[in-house]
Amino acid sequence: MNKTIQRQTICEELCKLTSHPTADELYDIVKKRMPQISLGTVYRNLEQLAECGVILKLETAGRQKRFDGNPAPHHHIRCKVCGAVRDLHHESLKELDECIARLLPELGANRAMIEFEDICPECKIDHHGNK
Amino acid sequence: MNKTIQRQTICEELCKLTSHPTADELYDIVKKRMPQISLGTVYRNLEQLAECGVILKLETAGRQKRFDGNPAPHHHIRCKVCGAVRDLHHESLKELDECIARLLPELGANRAMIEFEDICPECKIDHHGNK
DNA sequence: ACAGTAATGATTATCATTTTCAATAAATTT
DNA sequence: AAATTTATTGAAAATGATAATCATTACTGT
Repeated sequence: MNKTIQRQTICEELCKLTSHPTADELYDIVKKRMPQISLGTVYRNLEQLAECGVILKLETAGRQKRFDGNPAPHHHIRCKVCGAVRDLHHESLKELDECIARLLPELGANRAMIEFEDICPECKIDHHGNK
Repeated sequence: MNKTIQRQTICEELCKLTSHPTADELYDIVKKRMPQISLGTVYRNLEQLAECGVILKLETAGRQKRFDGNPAPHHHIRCKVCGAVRDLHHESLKELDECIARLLPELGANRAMIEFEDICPECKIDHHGNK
């Protein structure tokens, strides 16, 4: 994998964010620094970076894919209204990880994908009047 | 929700299967009984039937959606090569369900989606020589 | 600096799904 | 049962996210 300015920039901008942007959201951000970059390049690079484990691809729940600059395994929660994804940091999740680790060999599975779902604070407000 | 022959047929054919077909797979099957049915009708009805809980919509993992005629909550495992989905029936999964039930309120989440992943027997064979 | 490989930007293609809309069918009212 | 209202259909086109193409440009190792 060659070093290119666009790959570097995409990676940098993603790592600045904790918002788990979609490819097109990140495209808009990167365009501010590189107005000539193309959407295809962003897709390609996100795919490659995820492939080699530098970033995380979040592709659950029949929605647009999102990307996470933090490749360390951790859990996510997605708002079922707006689709936004947030990181989960909670002691009790260790229990879950252990449970799954035990389960995988029993099921003959390679891995498990888990995604928690809620309605995020912003969307809850919008539901009750505002909008 | 009105009673229509197409809705009835779609539902019946889905319930005959344990293969969790995609909308277009089920379309091909239903077309044998109703050659004039349109793909849009299949999509629409699957969506509605899932909405009101008669069937299950499986929309994880950035792939085509699949549908399950059995609406009772149960776990699935998806082949990462061909995308086929099978039901999981395993005692130890109870433990997982309990763990998640405990976790949800702690996380302020409404629900969790879990999907196990493997390479199915058919695809394993294909990998080693054949095809 | 050069040859070979990989990546880019721009565009077009793909694929699953959704929407549109006039025609038809089901349900409800009279 | 006829009339009216409402929902659903088939066929087609539209959408939206992503992937593929391809000529041009940028890296990389020698």
